[in-house]
Amino acid sequence: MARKQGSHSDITGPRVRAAALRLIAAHGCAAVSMRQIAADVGVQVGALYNYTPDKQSLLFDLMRTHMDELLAAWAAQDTAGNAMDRLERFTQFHIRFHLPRTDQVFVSYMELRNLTPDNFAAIEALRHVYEDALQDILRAGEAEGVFAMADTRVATMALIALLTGMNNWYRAGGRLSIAQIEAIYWDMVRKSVAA
Amino acid sequence: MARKQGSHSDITGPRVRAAALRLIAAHGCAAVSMRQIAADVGVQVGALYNYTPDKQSLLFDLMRTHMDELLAAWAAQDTAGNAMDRLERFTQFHIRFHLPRTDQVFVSYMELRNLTPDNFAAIEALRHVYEDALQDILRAGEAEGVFAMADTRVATMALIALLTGMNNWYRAGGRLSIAQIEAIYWDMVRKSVAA
DNA sequence: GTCTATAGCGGGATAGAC
DNA sequence: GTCTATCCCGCTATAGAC
Repeated sequence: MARKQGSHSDITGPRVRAAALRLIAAHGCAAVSMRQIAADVGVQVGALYNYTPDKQSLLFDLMRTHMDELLAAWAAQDTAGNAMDRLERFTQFHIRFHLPRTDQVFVSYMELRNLTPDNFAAIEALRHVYEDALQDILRAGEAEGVFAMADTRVATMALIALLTGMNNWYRAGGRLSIAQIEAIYWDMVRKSVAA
Repeated sequence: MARKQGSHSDITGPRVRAAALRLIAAHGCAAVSMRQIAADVGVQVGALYNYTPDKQSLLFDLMRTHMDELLAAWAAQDTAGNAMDRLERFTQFHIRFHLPRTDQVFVSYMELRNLTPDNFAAIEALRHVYEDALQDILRAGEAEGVFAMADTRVATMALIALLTGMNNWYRAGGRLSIAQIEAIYWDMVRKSVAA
């Protein structure tokens, strides 16, 4: 795969990000060298710097892209309706979006510590937008009288943790289909906030 | 705090582990140098190697100690009884044990990637013992007819993720007391697996 | 048990040729 | 756009003095 010379800018950029994502998810940002990323792509280390000014920017780019895609996908999915239906849609959306993105989820959570303060604040702001989307649904359900929680904010965090936890055990090709996983989690989510 | 000479072995050992735990939780194992740990303790880097053969062993020691303490504490807490009572005790225990150990929880989860294969297997085995303790309670509740889950194994993982998620937002001195947090989570746990 | 000093290595990032 | 070569730095771990 290694090339000696030549220009391949249109494909190298995405390959750099893909390699960085996979390696950082596997070993952690601080444990992965730019040389390793370059070797995985099949270029020399100097070539990476055509695509990122430094390692920090590369990490931040991966995390911001993930959050942007998450929020855009949810914005396209959320619609009006009663709170129960919206919560079911959120549950299904969260599972379908995150299940095929184990590396992105892992990196976006585990590497927050390695962001500069400014970059950290930017990612946290995007994360809060997503949390607020769920919290709005829960509050609407309380108003409708279909949900009852001892604390809505804690319930929001708890549900996201519950759902995202599936990335700890899910492996593609396992005994459960995506539809089964959705059904299992929806049963728990629905009951946990039931009035 | 820095000392020039002298012997302080009885207190330096715990201080090394405490500094390593705090710094690794804050920045990640790969991002923390032995020099930083030594500086935090107030010794020179060479002195650390009186307490650990290498960095990997230091990390493993932190994680194994945490898991050993967790399993010992739960073994002392679990008693016979009906499944509902046992689940409530588990929920309360999990919260009370983990809330004051944010660094340990963080490290034990985030640094699994940085363990050697043998060390990883050892920690995973201990983690499975804890998961199985909860799963036993859920199965007992199914047999009693008080719990109903679409999938008991997934429910086990989901409940642990739900509960452990509190470490993502809890800060000492916040608006909620430990008793309130226990009540909030117990309400969700109880309902989520209710028959 | 701790110190100082250092070996040996690998890291991020850059310069200039092609 | 990529390569090769390199600068400069910090890392883990060890050796030997006190």
